Amino acid sequence: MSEERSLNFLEQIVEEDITNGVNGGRVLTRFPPEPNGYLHIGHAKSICLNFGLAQKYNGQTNLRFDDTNPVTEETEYVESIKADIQWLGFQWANELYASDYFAQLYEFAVTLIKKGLAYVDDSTPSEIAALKGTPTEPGKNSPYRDRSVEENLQLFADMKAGKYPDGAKVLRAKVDMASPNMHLRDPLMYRIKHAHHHRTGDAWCIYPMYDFAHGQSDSIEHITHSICTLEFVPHRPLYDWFIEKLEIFPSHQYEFARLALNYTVTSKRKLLQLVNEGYVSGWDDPRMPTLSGYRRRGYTPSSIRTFAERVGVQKRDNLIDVGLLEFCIREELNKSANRVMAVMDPVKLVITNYPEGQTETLDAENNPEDESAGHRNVTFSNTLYIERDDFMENPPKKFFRLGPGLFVRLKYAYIIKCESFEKDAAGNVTTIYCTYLPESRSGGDTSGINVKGTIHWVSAAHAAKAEVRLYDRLFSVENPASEEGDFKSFVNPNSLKVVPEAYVEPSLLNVKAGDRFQFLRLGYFCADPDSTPDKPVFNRTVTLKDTWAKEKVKN
RNA sequence: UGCCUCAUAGUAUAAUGGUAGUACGACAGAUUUUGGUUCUGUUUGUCUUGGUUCGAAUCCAGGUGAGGCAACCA
Repeated sequence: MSEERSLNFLEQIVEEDITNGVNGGRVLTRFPPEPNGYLHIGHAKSICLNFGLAQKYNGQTNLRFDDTNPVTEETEYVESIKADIQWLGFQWANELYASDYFAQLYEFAVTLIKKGLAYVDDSTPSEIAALKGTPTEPGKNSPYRDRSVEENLQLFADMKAGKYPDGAKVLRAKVDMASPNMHLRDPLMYRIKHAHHHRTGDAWCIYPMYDFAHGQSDSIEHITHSICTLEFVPHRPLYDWFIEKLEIFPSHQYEFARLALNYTVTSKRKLLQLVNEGYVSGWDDPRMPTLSGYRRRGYTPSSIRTFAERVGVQKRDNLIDVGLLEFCIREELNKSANRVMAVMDPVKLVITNYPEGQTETLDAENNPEDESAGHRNVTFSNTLYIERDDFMENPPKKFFRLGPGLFVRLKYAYIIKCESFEKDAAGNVTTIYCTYLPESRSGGDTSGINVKGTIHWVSAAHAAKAEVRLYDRLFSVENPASEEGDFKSFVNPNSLKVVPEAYVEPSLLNVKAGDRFQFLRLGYFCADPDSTPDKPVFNRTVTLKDTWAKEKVKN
């Protein structure tokens, strides 16, 4: 008995279409990125939607690059986009390019000219803008609007043949300059750009605009449900107009609200600025909301898919709490990530009644949530490193860690009692002296003592060194895009803290990039490609939930 | 002072004329050799004013608020 999950509005539309036999029940969607940047979390929602919808209704999804503007598009982006989609877990039915259709689109344009529905306009950009009117005032017809079909045909052919410089002429649809919808005021279909295209090279010097490429490409591919974001709602009448006048396959456009995440920007233009101006190390900087950034940060594809599922689909603008994304990755990694011990900010701890030079091997479970993850050995000795935060000279009431006279358990090992400590001239604690209870060993504790706290540790003589990169949100304000002023002035100066020499269990010397762990009590970490055999590098994916940190803030 | 969207707890998202529910968050407690996990409980909501109806979050009308639209970008 599976519980009935309610359908989102797009699923309802698709189910209705299937019920009504529209397109014979066939479902074909498409994901149409422009190859001018890397995919980000907002695209992930769109990908999950388009591919997910098709999967659910036995359909397919095309990957189609919307590459109609040669000056911003590059093959590097094509490759990264393909890699990211596959990493997310989806496979397209066909890899296609709007540029594959340039010849066909040209013919479509000729058809419209012949029908008297398109004309070549010699006006300058500012003249066109001036005649366009405003949202509250109708536009005026261009003086070139009534050229003959023959003249338009010749001029358009000459445009294609390269007889004119960039910007000298455009091809426009003849719709209605007085339309209340600005997009219907004789929209541009083609412009002249003597630019090298990443796929067609120099074959073309005229390129179709989005409005005359996207819908026609959908139609050529017989896309049944063309799903895009809300800003294209006013384009839909034009989308339908072209299809109607061209009498081609009637694809239909549906719009949903794009994903917005707080403390994040999701705009390719803004992300490009962060990259180009050095605010981050690249598109895959683990602080970036790009899929390549999340991947390097340690996010799993399934956690992002789960997130996309949970944020839902609607037509109202939204600002999702980035905490939900963090919940999704914690939820998954809690079940799958092996636990290890690592100390970020070490302070030395000496156990005075444990023989100097003696070691013992302790049994440690790899994952309390997964018995099949097995056990490992950790080496114990009289000199350890513990986390500086786990000791306080004058601890408050509910501090369940180490302080003068306090007991605490060393994870997988013994209960210890703090006997004394030393400080340097600057007042920093340098060494903590403890005694241990031999009968309190984990698994065979007969001491009868109950301690409230358990802390992690590494043996000083056995620990390996690792670099650890601690990330925080990239922006210090909830909605950087809506703030006054340059969004980059809200970049969080503490978004990256590097710990050059953390101490970790020696088993971590053998990690491969992408390996994920829970550093006990600290968070989830992922090995970075910068790792070397003698010095692993870890990125903090996300912290563990920390109720003690919250408690501290309250006091 | 045009056109188009949209409006349900703090944030998202259901309820499709018939008990306003779920997730995340927050708060409280239990469990715990991770202040993690898990479990239990609590809290908070239909923008507004009318109308239709036995009954309205849902349908209708007016208002208010938010977002989008005037790139040779997509």
